[in-house]
Amino acid sequence: MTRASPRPGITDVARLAGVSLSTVSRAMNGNPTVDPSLVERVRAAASELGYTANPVARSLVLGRTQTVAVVIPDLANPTFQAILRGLSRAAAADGFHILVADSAEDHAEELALARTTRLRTDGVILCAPRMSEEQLRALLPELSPAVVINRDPQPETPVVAADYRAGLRMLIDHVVGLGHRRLAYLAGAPRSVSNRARRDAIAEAVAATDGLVVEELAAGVDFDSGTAAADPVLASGATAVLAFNDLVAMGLLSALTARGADVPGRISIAGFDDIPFAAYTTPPLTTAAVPAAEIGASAWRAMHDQLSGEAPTEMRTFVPSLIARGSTGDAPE
Amino acid sequence: MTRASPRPGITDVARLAGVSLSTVSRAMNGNPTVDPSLVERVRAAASELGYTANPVARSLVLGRTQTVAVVIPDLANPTFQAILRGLSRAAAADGFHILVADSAEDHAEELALARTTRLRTDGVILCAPRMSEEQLRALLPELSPAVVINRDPQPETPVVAADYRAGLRMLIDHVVGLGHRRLAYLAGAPRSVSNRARRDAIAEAVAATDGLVVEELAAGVDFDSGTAAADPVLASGATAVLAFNDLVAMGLLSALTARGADVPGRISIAGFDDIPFAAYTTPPLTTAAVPAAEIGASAWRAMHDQLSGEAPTEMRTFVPSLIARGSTGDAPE
DNA sequence: CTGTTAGCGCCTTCAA
DNA sequence: TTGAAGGCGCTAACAG
Repeated sequence: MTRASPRPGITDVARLAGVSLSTVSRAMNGNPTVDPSLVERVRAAASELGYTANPVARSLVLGRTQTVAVVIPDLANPTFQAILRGLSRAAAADGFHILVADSAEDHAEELALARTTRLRTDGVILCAPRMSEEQLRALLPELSPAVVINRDPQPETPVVAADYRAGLRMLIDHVVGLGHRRLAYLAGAPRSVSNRARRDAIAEAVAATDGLVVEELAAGVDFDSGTAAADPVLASGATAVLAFNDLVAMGLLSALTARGADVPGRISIAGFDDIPFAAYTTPPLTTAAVPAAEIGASAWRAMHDQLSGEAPTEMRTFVPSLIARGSTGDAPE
Repeated sequence: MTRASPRPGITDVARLAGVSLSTVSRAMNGNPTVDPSLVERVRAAASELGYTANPVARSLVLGRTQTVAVVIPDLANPTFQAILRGLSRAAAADGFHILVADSAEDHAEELALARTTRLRTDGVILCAPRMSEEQLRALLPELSPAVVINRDPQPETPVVAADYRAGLRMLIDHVVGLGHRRLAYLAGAPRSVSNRARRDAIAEAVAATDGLVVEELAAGVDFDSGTAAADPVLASGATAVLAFNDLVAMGLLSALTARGADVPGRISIAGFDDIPFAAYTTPPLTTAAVPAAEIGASAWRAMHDQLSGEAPTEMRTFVPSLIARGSTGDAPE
């Protein structure tokens, strides 16, 4: 062994098997028009040399990479992590690879990453894209095939989403059923689709419920936004709070507890998503469970359908389920 | 527009700019040996056509993909998520892409994934590989360049790891300082390196501390393993428990609380890792903080060094820091 | 400084 | 059924 051996190529196998390289190619790809005895010889030669076709070369000639890109706003967000996990496992089961790109909540990066990663993959899945509707609409055709998670329906592009409107409505009905009439809603990204869906749910509920008042307070999407909202919440006089998501709810819960406010005695708190630790706060968090891993798997299916030339489903919606736990209770009289 | 326009190629740009394709290639790659005026013309033509070099073709000819693979045992594990995040951001900053592969704790899959993904990337980073030391040793040369996270030092391959021995030692000293002498250790994967490191710490502490007794109880690595350990822990008579990690600690805490056992009044609990929610359990969890995102970033650096032909650091160790919170308290007399 | 000519490793018509 | 030849889109000698 004087020289490092460069990985064996199809030519090496052909020589060893005593056939042409086209035969090797055909044999390795299971092309039925090859004499079984030759297939055998080729396989033997290939395994003797430890030959595996170079995927990059195949990608170039075949025009597909067996890889799809997933662009995520924040890898630290438990919900996105779960989506990625569901997605990645489903894709792996179909023999595909996943290129992850974390845009770190940067709109411009998000757009750039979608474009860049598309060049080395067969399609891109945009997870809860933060970009504007116009940008998204303009981008999607150039990305095709694409799948979008958690946005409004798009022309020509499958969208997989949780029904935030329905979920929040369940939560509202839940606290209303407990006697609450003065609620506070801790809003996330104001322009986001899911924020709008939540507002719709609120408007709907207010219209349907006598005496129901919901005050909207600006907050954010993470734990710290929740802690920062503690004082405004206390000042609002609300007896129940609908947080944008579990992270915000947990932050609020933590800050409220630190201030000695009784939850749910004095004030009830509801989150959204049902992230892994929502069940273990004190008290455990009432929330609307979003099946994040399933959404990821479903997004993969929508992508796979497109890659297979099948008609993709236009829109797949997941209705969250109400998880009533200890952080919500009867309204104080 | 009668036909879909296939992405413009380097030839199209060459024609439009009125130069040869090698000039386009050179101009686009910033090769200084090109007349500035031509560079200008090429750039103009390229942007007019919306030309971007096909990365797959470049990969084939250059022999590099600007992508590295990261193989992870479980995408649902908060620590691995944090490592991935740190890694991904650091790699992105250097213009590299990340291929993620979740082995779902399957040893065989892990090995296969490492090999497979290596073919389409420039190197692979093995995160806390579950495979045996022999398998790992045999695999690494074939993966080169590779980086390993959380394993013993390897020949020729950089390893980035948290110092579990030191971390657990701090935790033990902490509870010993609180007066505890009868401890229980909830072990994770028995053969794992980090489990062995923890045992070393225990042996060390026992040798150094009069009257210290540590009983090892088999548990696991997730939340449920913790809840399942509640009865054995109670039966052991230990006054303080060292859980394999925060997940296990939280499961135990949850189960103990459900049984009405006072924590830390009757029994103290310490976790390991300091995952995002460790601070928000009731009581908040005492733990050893592992800088997971930094470990990820450091692993990227080790990979990048190898890809740049620089001498890689053989081993980088991160010492966890003790985070004393409410789940540990004075030993009952 | 620029153009021409070979490939990178593989798949796939096209003939035989 | 098999082999020969021509690309996939780009880069890198090698001349001019």
